[in-house]
Amino acid sequence: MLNQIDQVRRFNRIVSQRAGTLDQSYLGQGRPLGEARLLFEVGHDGGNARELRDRLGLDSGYLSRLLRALESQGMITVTPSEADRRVRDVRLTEAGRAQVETYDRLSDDLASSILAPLDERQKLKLVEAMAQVERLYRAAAVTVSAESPATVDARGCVDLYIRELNQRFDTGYDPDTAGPLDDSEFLPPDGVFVVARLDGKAIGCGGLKRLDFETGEIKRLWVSPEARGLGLGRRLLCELEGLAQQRGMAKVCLDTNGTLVEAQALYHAQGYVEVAPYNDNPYAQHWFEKTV
Amino acid sequence: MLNQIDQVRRFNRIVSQRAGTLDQSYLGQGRPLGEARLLFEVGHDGGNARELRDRLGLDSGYLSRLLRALESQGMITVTPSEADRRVRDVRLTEAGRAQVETYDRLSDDLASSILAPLDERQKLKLVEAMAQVERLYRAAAVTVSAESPATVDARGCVDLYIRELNQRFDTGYDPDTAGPLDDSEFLPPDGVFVVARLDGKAIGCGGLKRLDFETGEIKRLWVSPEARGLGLGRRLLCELEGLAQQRGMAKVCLDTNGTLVEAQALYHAQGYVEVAPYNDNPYAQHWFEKTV
DNA sequence: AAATTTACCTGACTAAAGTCAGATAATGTT
DNA sequence: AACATTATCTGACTTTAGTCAGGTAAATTT
Repeated sequence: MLNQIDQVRRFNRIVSQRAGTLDQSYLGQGRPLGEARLLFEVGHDGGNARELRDRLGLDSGYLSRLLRALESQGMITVTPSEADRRVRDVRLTEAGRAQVETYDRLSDDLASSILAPLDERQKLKLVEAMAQVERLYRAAAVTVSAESPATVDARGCVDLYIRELNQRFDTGYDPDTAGPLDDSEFLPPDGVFVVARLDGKAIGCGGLKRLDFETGEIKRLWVSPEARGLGLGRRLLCELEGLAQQRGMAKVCLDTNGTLVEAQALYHAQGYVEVAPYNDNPYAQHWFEKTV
Repeated sequence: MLNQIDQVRRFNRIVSQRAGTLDQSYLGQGRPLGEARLLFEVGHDGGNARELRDRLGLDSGYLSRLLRALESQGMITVTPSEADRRVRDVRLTEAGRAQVETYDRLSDDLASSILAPLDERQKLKLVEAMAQVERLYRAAAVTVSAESPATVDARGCVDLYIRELNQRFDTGYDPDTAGPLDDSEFLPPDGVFVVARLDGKAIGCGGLKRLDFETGEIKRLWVSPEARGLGLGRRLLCELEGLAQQRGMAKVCLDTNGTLVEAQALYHAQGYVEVAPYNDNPYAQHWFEKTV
């Protein structure tokens, strides 16, 4: 364990040395880092002052000044928004676009300079390892928290979940047939609903409801397609099992459709065993159970 | 190729976001980042003012002030060096050591916080990928340059090379028996000597000398044990082949001892074919040749 | 219509970071 | 011994980054 931490620290150190080089090549462009970062941000995701302020975490006064500096340099235009004339839309000028392209080229050059001394096999390996680190950093940045199934994010997840089932099931999927959509099942003290988020965006969910004194049922376990492969399904499942245990439940059960093969693989891997049907959900073809 | 560069850029972006977190946790310690970085550097690799200045890339006046600030806080002592009373040795005080330990703990915490949300398999994978990235970053940071075989670094490499042969050969190794140690063979225009460096330290070498009009011979190809596994042997070999080509040589040859199995594997992989003995080197058991 | 909130701007700050032109003392070179 | 070089220090800057307390105008709520 200590070795792992040491490795992470060494990694952080070496990698931020390199990242420092990047910053310095920005600075070399005769523009302070703050301005350069703002310009870069405007160039890539655009938006209004408010959004930029949030994304970069800047003080409103500071941002205002930076915007005016870039405006007087002819890099951006700042105009009141059509929809709400309090908010200011920020757009690149032609010159600004050229500048952002220069930054992009610098960034490319830095990337190339890292790859250049390596032979083909090494390049492939490095890029593969980088992708792996990136993926797992993303996985580590996911937060899972309990909240009401009625929040906007929770509803959004459930909607996407239903839409996906409808696409994947041979018969389509009508939530009403499966039983009444009753959010209150997932409310404390007996139930709970968890939402997974990455950078503030909801990317997965799961609900636990009480079937009887010693049994919980897990439902609506879903991970957004863009977040798959991060081990998030497993994490949500474990989280819900833990919450079931907290509620004094001795076992949890769940049902699933035959088309959801990856879900069934997950249940098996996590120690669930197939049991006889415990409900008459018309969409269910397999029923699982696990002692927690 | 473009995809590789994009991956490197995405990696840089995500990883430096994380590194930013590290900086901020330093800042939280009531000490400006510059001072904190300096203190950290003194704590881990110590040294005199000059070395610190080089490592951190600071202006001499700026460093001087930082040192005095830390001195007045009782974190470090700054004393003239015994050897050269112009240079100032910098050492941690007891309080300084405690402070550095606090930073270390923060750094550990950050590393843990990255690992914490992951399951065991993911942790292993992440640490493995980090080690891979680190290794290949080191490989990419190696520079290879031609220089006289008489420089301190070149001689140092050759000495280590000879010592290693002496250890590994069943018969031991006496350089004089193998032929006179004549540096001038490796001097332009006919010959050349290259030294590989990582962070300024010589970690490998190789020499090319002319045997006849169309033939070069590669000798003293060596990679420091600490730098093995970075593909450096291959890189040095390719470099020397290129230099042979520049000198109008049509082929290069080399000899080797049977105990150097990894060297022979390298020669085979790089397209060398075994040929009849072209010299009477008593230590040589295999002779190779390659058209360049 | 009045009160409140929101989005941004302005002026007046401070601290940190970094630069530059000498000055000083020890060391090396001729 | 004279001169040049090196390692560091000092004072006098500038720039960058960031904060804070109001202010204005548009939009929203009551």
